[in-house]
Amino acid sequence: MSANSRLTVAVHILSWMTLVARTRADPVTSERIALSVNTNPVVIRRTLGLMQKAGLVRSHRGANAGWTLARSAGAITLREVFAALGEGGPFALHPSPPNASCPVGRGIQPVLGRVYGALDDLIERQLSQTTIEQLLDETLSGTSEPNRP
Amino acid sequence: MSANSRLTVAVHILSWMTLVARTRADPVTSERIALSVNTNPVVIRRTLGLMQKAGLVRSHRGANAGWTLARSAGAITLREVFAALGEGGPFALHPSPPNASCPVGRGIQPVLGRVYGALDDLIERQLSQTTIEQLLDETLSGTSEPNRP
DNA sequence: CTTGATGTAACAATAATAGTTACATCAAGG
DNA sequence: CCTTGATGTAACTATTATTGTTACATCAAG
Repeated sequence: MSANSRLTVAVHILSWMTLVARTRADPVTSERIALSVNTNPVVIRRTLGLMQKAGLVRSHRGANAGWTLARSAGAITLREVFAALGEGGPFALHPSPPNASCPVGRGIQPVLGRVYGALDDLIERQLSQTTIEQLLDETLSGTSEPNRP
Repeated sequence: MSANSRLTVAVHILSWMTLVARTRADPVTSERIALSVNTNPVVIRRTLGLMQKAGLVRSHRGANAGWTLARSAGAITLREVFAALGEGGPFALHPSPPNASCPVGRGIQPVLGRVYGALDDLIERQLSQTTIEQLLDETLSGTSEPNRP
């Protein structure tokens, strides 16, 4: 599909910040995060900027600058992370509008729009089942256990 | 997201073929389908080729050539159409592998893989709820005037 | 005032998407 | 057997999305 890796990167960022925050409360820099994610710090800052607008993280400037979580990791669901990125759903309608003088071309878009909307709802509902904290704990345990108590 | 329109085009193709088949059993050409979808016939043939491999449609060559449904539209779900296109899920893992010397970088991919896998299952389950026939009937009920297909 | 990091803009490289041209291939029907 | 019209694909283009990169103004603590 058209899959991009932005949710992956965003979740990785928050998970790493959570892990670090368990031993130190200091802000972490985009450069250090980038070392774990293995990408450029600007990519990290772009994503952090979106998550800051969504109220998930805070930036700090001046000396000892960097980023901190705005909430506990147990209170951040993947749904909120996904929403912070401002992405649309996985399916698009026609690249150029279909033929309006055909009953199918005229009527199919609203119908497909509803189908795709239901899918988006479903995706959001599923993403809301997992928090960053759960995901980090699973990551650290290295086991294959399913999530959710 | 990088949403593409292939499922939309595929569903449009099958819906249009179903509508036409209600009055004539003859094969329809990619060129005629392209007029309704408003794109190039080759785009239509590419998608039809994938759906033929999946057993959803049949191609006919020689004189009076074209395409026909391989099954009744009530027996084709959106899930099968989607599967025929051979697309992956909406979310990708890291573009370049994360830092393996970090606990998060080392462990997050399998965990995210399971999260994304659960989403793919959910999407498939939802798509399996709708048939081409249902979708066409909804499409036609939304349009008022009958017109040439 | 120095310092180190944020916040953005601008650009580059790569890949995906959709559209297009061209043509060999096929099979029905004259 | 030859004409015909459409399939089936390869190859190419144009456009856009994605990711990565460079550069630099801005900020606030010390």
